[in-house]
This record gives sequence, C-alpha cells and structure tokens, in this order.
Amino acid sequence: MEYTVQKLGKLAGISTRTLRYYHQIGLLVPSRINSSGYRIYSQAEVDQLQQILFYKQLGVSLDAIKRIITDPSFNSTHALYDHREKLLTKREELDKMISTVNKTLDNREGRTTMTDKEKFEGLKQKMIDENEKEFGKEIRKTYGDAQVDKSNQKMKGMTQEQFERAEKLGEEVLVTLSEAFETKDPSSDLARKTADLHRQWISLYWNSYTKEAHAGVAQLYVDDERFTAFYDKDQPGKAAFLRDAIHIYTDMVDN
Amino acid sequence: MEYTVQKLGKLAGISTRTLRYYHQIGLLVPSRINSSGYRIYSQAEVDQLQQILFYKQLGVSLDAIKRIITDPSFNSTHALYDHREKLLTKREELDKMISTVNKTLDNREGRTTMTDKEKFEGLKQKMIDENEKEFGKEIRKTYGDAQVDKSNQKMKGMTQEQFERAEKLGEEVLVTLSEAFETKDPSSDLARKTADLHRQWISLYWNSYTKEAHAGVAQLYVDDERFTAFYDKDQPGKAAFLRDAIHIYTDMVDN
DNA sequence: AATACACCTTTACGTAACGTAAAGGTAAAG
DNA sequence: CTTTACCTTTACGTTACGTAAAGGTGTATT
Repeated sequence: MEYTVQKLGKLAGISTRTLRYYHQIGLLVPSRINSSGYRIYSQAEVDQLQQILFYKQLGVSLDAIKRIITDPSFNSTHALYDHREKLLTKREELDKMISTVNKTLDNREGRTTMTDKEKFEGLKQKMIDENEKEFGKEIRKTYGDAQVDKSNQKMKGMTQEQFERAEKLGEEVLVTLSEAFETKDPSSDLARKTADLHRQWISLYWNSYTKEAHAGVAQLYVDDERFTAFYDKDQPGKAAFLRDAIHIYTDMVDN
Repeated sequence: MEYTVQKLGKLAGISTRTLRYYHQIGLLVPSRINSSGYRIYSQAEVDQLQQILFYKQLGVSLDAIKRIITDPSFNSTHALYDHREKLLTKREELDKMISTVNKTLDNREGRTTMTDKEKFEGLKQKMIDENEKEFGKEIRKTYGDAQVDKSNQKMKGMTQEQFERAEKLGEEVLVTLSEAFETKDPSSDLARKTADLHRQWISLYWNSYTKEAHAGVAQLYVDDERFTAFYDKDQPGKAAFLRDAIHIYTDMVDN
C-alpha cells in the first residue's frame, strides 16, 4: 500500500504540514517522490511514523527521536532513562509553581474584596457564622481547622457573581437530589447528576477537590446527625442516598 | 536611585537582553531615556520588575503578566485561578508521560534481561498480593477500587531502582518514627520529619498526593486494627503518634 | 476539450522568550 | 588620547508546526 501525504496524515491523525516538516528535518523521508513531485510513503514509513508518534507522546523532542530511530547504535533505553529524569525534574518545577500559586491565592483570599458592597459582605459573613455555629465543630474535628478556615476565607473572597452561582448550585443539588431519590437507585443517571452537582458545589468552596475528601464529606452527612437532619428533612433516607450516590460517583471518576 | 540596564540586571539577577526585551514588548518601560539613548530605570520600575519576576516564577506568560500588572481592572486573582488550572492540567499530562515511560522501560528490561529480573518481578507481585490480602479490603472500602488498583499498577510500573528506593524509604519511616516517638511530641521536628518521610513514601505509590488523602490514611492507621497492630508492634501508641504527626504536618504544609 | 475541484508542491511569516553575535556610539579611567 | 567597560539597534537561531499564498497536477463532469 502506498500513501500520499493526506492519506498517511489521515491514517495517523496528523496534518500534512507535519509530514512535510518531518521530511524537511529528515525524520521521516518518503520512500520515493513521483514524477509530479508528490511524496509517496509505503509500509516501512508507516511503521516508522508509529514509532515517532509513540516517542512524541512521551514528550521526547523530534531531534532526540531522530537520533533514537535513525541511529541503530544509539541506546534508546538509555535515552528513555535520560528523558525520564527530565520529566521528573519538570514535574518538580511544576509542583513548586503550583504550591506557590496556592500559597499566593490563600494569602489573597482574605484581603481581596474590601468595603465595596457592604450588604453583600454582611450576607456572606452571616452565612459563615451560621455555618460555623451549626457544623463548624464537627467539620473542624474531622478535617482540621485549616480546611475550614480556608473554606470560609474562600467564601469571603468570592465575588457576588460567584456567590450567587454557588447559592443556585446548592439549590440545584437539593432539587436534583429529591428527583433522584425517587429512583431509589444511587447508581441511576439522576443520582450521578446529583453527585456531580454536589462536586461542583463544594468545589466552589474548596481550594482543591479530591475524591477522597468528597467521599469523606458524603460520609459525614450520614455520621453527623445535624447534616442528616438537614438532608432528611422532607424524606428520611436522603442523606444516606446522597452519600451512596457520591461514593459511587467518586469510585467511578478516574481522578 | 537610578539604574542602567546592567545595574538593574545585576540587582534582579537577569540579563540585559531580558530587560531590553521587556521594554520592547512594553512589559517594563524605563522611566526615561537619557541624552545618549540609555535606558534609565528608577524605583518604580524596580518594584514592577519584582512583580514581574514573581509571576514569571509561577510560570505565567509574559503576555498574561502584562495584562495583570498594567490593567488595574484586571482580576489578577481570577487569572491565578485560571493559571493554576493550566498547571494542574500540565502536571496530569506529565504524569501520564512519566507513567508511560516507566511502563516502556519496564517492558524493555523484561525483554532484554528477562531471566535476570524474574526474581525481582516476582517480589513485586508478591508484595502486591500480600498488600491486598492484608489491607486491601479496608483500603478499597475507604478509598475505592480505582485508587488501590492504580497504586498496584504503579508498583508494577516501578523500576527496580525506584522499588529499592521505596523499600528504603519505608524503613526510614519506621526508624524515624521510633526516634520521634520517644520525644512524645507529635509536633516535634523529628515527628515532622517522620511525617514528611511518610509523605515521600506514599507519594511513590500514589498517582497524586493530596493532604486530605494523606490525613485519611493516617487516621486509618488508628481506625483499622491491622494497621495499628503493625505500627504498635514494638511500642503501643506509635500508630496514634504517627497519625497525630501526619495531621499536624498536613495542617501545616501549604499544599 | 474545457472546466471544476480536490490534492499536491514550495516559500515564508508567526509563535515565546530570550541567547548570541555584529556593528557601532558613549562614559569614565589611565 | 587611548583603553576599557558599557550602551545602542538590528537580526538570526531556537521548537514544532499553523496558516496563508501562489501555482502545478489528477480526475470527474459538463
């Protein structure tokens, strides 16, 4: 089988420009050029291209890939060891950046919104106070002061728009929960939707979402009678249903 | 105080080329140009440069930095949230690459020196099996199958070198824990070191470290008697001590 | 055969953030 | 007055292509 640039490009899922570029740098040379100047690739090039794309997926530079696949005396395993070192270094740098960003955001959250909309500020403070009075102690016990303070700080740092969105989401969770509860199946689509809405909702208050913490909070809804009372208000069993739905959800989602 | 390019460059630890480039793109404009055409910077520019370098350190693009520091109506906190998302996405991509490289290298090692490493391969599989038998059910219940499978997969994906490092770290945790335990103070330096070593250790098995999950595992050491038995083997109270140390640690560490 | 249309070619600029010459003025010190 | 250190602008190189632009080729339809 022989391929022109477009045929091969479609086969491999890359652009024709890419193939011309690979030819230009000598990474993938067509088996021949036909009388009209067209690049013609055959099976050997298809195989080589697969190799190239594999290494590319690992983040290896085209220059390094060229050395790996064209020079048979080149130790590709050693090259991959080297490459891994580079990747690990990069990840450390990234981790540092992420940590610094987190720190910066933490510091800012407390001070951003000054005395602009007092009413709004008052409302938020009121919500924090009530939250604290009702559930603060239990959550603090389970997740530590730092987490709770951060959540409160974040609430204070929210813009009015974000705040309204959060309140709306919170209501949506309750409405969808009621609908889902009627299915009696915590793995139903509606239940999954509820769990997903709930994730969105807490994500607005948390600095970093993790499945584990989400699942932990879900459990708390059953373990702490005040939470249970809140969710079971209309129909008993809703708190447990929500917990089950969230646990199924966090077990399904891959990250 | 006034500075020429070289003076300011030395002060900030950057090249003169960089300063000229920042001028060119309008990111840092000198306060004035003297009669000979020299760029002259004063205090205001020094301050702005510090800001620029801070954001640069977070991996923010110069274009984004420019918007952040020149447009006062720009919400820099929101920009940082966005930026953090990008960083997290990048880290996921990196993790995938690293995992694939590890897998590839593992496969190659197997092919090239198959019989040589058989013992080692067997050892890893044995560890996974034992782990599963002993703690699998409890951990699966708490953290879900996905997390446990990932951890096992990661163990299989480890190279011999990494594997040895992991085992050594595991021992270090135990040794340091014993020393720290004698201080009777879970906030002592030694206790903090123990928690940090423990973090490093589990990070080798987890795809992504989070404070919450770390704290959760620490709690498990106390809640699950099999874990407790393991850590309390020599001196009762060590499991609880480790949990306390880790909780103090996760509350302190910013990310 | 003429035309339309899909496909091919090469050339070349743009991207991010500078490093590195090259060619040529300027300031201060000897 | 010369050396030396410092300044300037212009411009090419870096990575892996995307995106025109200008023009030739292959095939099907009119």
